[in-house]
Amino acid sequence: MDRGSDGGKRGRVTSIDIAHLAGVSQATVSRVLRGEPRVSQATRDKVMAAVQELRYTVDSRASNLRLQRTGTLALLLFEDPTDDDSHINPFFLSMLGSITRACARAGQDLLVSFQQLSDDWHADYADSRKADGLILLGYGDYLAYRCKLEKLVAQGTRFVRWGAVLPDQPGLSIGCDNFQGGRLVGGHLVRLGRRRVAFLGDASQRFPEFHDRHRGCAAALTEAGLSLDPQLQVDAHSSEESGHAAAVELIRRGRRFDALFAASDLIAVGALRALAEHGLRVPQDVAVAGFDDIPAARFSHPPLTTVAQDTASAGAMLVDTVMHQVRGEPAGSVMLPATLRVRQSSDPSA
Amino acid sequence: MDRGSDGGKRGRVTSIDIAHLAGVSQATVSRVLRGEPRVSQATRDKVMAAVQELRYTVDSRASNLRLQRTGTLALLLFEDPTDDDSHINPFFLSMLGSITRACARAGQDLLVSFQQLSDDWHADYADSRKADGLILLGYGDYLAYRCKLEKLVAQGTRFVRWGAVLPDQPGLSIGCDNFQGGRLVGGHLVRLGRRRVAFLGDASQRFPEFHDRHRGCAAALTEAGLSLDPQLQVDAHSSEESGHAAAVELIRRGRRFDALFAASDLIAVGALRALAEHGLRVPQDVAVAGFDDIPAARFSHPPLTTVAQDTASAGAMLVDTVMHQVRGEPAGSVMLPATLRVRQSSDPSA
DNA sequence: CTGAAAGCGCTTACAG
DNA sequence: CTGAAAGCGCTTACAG
Repeated sequence: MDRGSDGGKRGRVTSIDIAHLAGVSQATVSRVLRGEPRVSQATRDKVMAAVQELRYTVDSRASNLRLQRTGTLALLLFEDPTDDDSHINPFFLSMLGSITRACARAGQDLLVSFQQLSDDWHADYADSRKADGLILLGYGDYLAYRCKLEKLVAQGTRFVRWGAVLPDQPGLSIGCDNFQGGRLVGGHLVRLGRRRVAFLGDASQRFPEFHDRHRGCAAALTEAGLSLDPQLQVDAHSSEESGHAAAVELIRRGRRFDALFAASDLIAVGALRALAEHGLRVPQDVAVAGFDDIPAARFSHPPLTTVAQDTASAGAMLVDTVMHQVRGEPAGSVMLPATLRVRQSSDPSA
Repeated sequence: MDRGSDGGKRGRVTSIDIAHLAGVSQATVSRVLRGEPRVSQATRDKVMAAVQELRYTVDSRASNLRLQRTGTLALLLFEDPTDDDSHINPFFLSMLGSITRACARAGQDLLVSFQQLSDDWHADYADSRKADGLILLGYGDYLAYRCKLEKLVAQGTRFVRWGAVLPDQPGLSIGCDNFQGGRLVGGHLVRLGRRRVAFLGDASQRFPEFHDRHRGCAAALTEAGLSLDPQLQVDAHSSEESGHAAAVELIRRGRRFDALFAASDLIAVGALRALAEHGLRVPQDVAVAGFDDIPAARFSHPPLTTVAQDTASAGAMLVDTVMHQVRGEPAGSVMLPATLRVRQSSDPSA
């Protein structure tokens, strides 16, 4: 094969080449490619023919540099430092798919990066102008990164966060209606005749999502004249190991319980293992429910009752929300509905 | 808060601002930032002080434009069109984490995109010069995309693929030693006294990874004077549903089997469900093994014996390999070792 | 309707 | 050791 169309040099065809071939100025090439209306049809045709012939496509870096924007969004996935490097919460990974697709639809590139809670997010992305806006994803100690959010706001960074929608938070959030989700679980357990519901997860303000799920569940119990026994609550963060440890601690306390609501599926899956090890049958002895509907929830034994968040719309909403901010349009926080998915860990007839 | 340091405008501080503040030319600012040796220490200090004060960071788009490169790598995740939109193979997601980290270490940005097998990968990324190199990730019909790989090679695109390392393939691959992995499983099953091993997965040349795993398992059996019964092989692609259907088909055939090797964990998890539905006990009646060691493998019932691929080094190798190509350095395909992880689906004492 | 020219923020020969 | 200048590939007032 001889030099051929590529001439040995990489990515070489520019708007100037097109201009030469079409016999117009480079400016005109740019105009037809951008779709400016006041270009004659004849010129337009000539240019497009040349574009086809040379398989030209505009260099988005140059275009963006000129336009003073980046044309890309950055997704910062941050995690608890306690988590193992290789074990990203599967829920976030499914969000990633949805966000990627939404970006493609919006004509934005997506830069993905895994952050430590300790990093300086703004410096990394906005300052070096690699992205017009940030999408923040991850559970973590809210108190610890709230100040980061405030800093981002103060710096004028455009961003949106996936997580609990709180009244006084800095910046915008898209999140699942965790309270409603918790309430669905609570109502479900009550309807099954369960009376003593344990809760696994840090229900403090530091984890607003868990906090809301806990509150929702408590509300459902209260409506039924019951209540969540604080003795049946054990802290856990979102991992299988932590869930296992929490369930072991719960059993150790020796207080009776006939249902267990785990703040996340990962916690639930760990709890399931602990219950089995202690000879407790699910759902006969203990009905179990989680939250997130990760893929593994369908494969656990027994399949896990859980609350599904609408990840498909979540991705689209996140991208829309940052883009609105980037374009200076008004935007607000949004709460997405949660859906109960009943499986055999709570209801044998499911 | 008044205009303060940001002046209301976004990302405004440039090397010119630094030059003014430091009392040098803009060229000099660039020099110290790039670490050119022949700049006096005094100048260097002045510039760095200004950089600190204005919290300046170089605009990588402009830098890259000037340097005729992009400073970013693109990860193309492609999937079987048959797969549901939202269910990305968890194995690839764990690779994503590893690749992201490797990119960060290499100072490269990572553009992530989910592709259909039908898209024109080169046009999307290399032509529009959004990336210096491509990382291809995904199982799919090898025959269907082999021609795409050839096209990429012909176009001079730098890329590396995760997958089977084949002798005559276009371009470079990093992959797990699937043959060895299959052999480890085969040897393990033989040692457990299993004689009639079923295989779930498309073992044709169209899926080289599965093909090699199948061959490896067959080799181990042959060494023990046994063989893989073709009647006990059922096609399946990598999903829980497909694995379930394949196992049902296997059982329907009515041919005895005491072990089952699934070409991937997703298939294995589906098979586990089918076996349970048909009253077959694991591992007593059937020992089961998968491949990939996805997170769900630890949570399945019983926990799944499987083959772990070294995803951590895989990410680094993939990034290193494209970067070598980008810099015009020699690079080759690499096969990574596979590790057997014995769990209770094959060995109750595990 | 179209061209010549300036400029987005950098890097690097070319002089000195 | 450092500055003035050209240029990476675009977009868009400004003229005509």
